[in-house]
Amino acid sequence: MIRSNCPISSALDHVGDRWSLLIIRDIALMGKKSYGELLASAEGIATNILSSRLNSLEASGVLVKEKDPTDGRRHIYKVTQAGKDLIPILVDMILWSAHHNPEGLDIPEELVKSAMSNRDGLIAQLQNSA
Amino acid sequence: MIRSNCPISSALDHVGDRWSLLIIRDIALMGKKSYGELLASAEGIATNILSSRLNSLEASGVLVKEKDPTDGRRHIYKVTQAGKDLIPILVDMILWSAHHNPEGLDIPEELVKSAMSNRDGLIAQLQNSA
DNA sequence: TTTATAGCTTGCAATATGCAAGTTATATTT
DNA sequence: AAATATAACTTGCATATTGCAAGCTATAAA
Repeated sequence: MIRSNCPISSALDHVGDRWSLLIIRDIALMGKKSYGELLASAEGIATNILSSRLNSLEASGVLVKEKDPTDGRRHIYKVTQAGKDLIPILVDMILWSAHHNPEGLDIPEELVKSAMSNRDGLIAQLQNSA
Repeated sequence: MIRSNCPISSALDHVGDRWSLLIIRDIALMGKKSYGELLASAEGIATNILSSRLNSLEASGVLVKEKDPTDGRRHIYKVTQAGKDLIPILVDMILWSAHHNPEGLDIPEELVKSAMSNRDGLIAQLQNSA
């Protein structure tokens, strides 16, 4: 599964598919916690793919799965520090889309302004609330 | 092909597969210019996938294809400004791998230091030489 | 004018994804 | 306690994407 010893290639081996970073977005930025909430994302991930990605992201160490103490059926997914450290990539993607493909997208203007004027502060804020 | 109007999802619709960002890396950071040079990357992309990705990246506006004036058989691929603006994502991936999965990877230490102490300067430098 | 090189395209097998249905464990309602 | 509902999966199968090998076309070099 490892393709080379390039750090970019390695990062892509962990999160370089069409779904992993959307799952990280939903947990780290959107505050989602459970399988059911993740399943309800606007992009419409299939159940088997969600299950498969949650397992591989856990194996990669970017998220952890815990039992929900208030409901034994439910699990709680949390990003680890490695998961929070993917947030800069997500912020860069928001900025890239805002600059180069903004048509038809929902991009909070204040988020873009904040990212451009004080990127480090925004990232720290997002990482602390994740 | 568009999955939602989230800017992160949109960016992933353009470059969120296992190969596109490696092609951008090779052109923007490694100085590769031709199909043959790209084909020779350490990750071993297949010819049909390389061809398909070059077309979709051109359609996305992150690179352009020109005829090589010195050899009529050869084409020259260049990143556009939109392509150069993906470099921050690549730098973030290098940093993420350096922090969380450095084992067995080839990561120039000075690059990591530079990215940590003066990220904006490093990115500007990489974008200017791309 | 033959041979080599660059950049593809095509065919087919292998792998990954998407959708629907089924399964298990726990919780809630009656 | 029994029946129903919910959460989180797993499985089977159809479709789509990828990987590999071979072939093709245009240009260049010998």
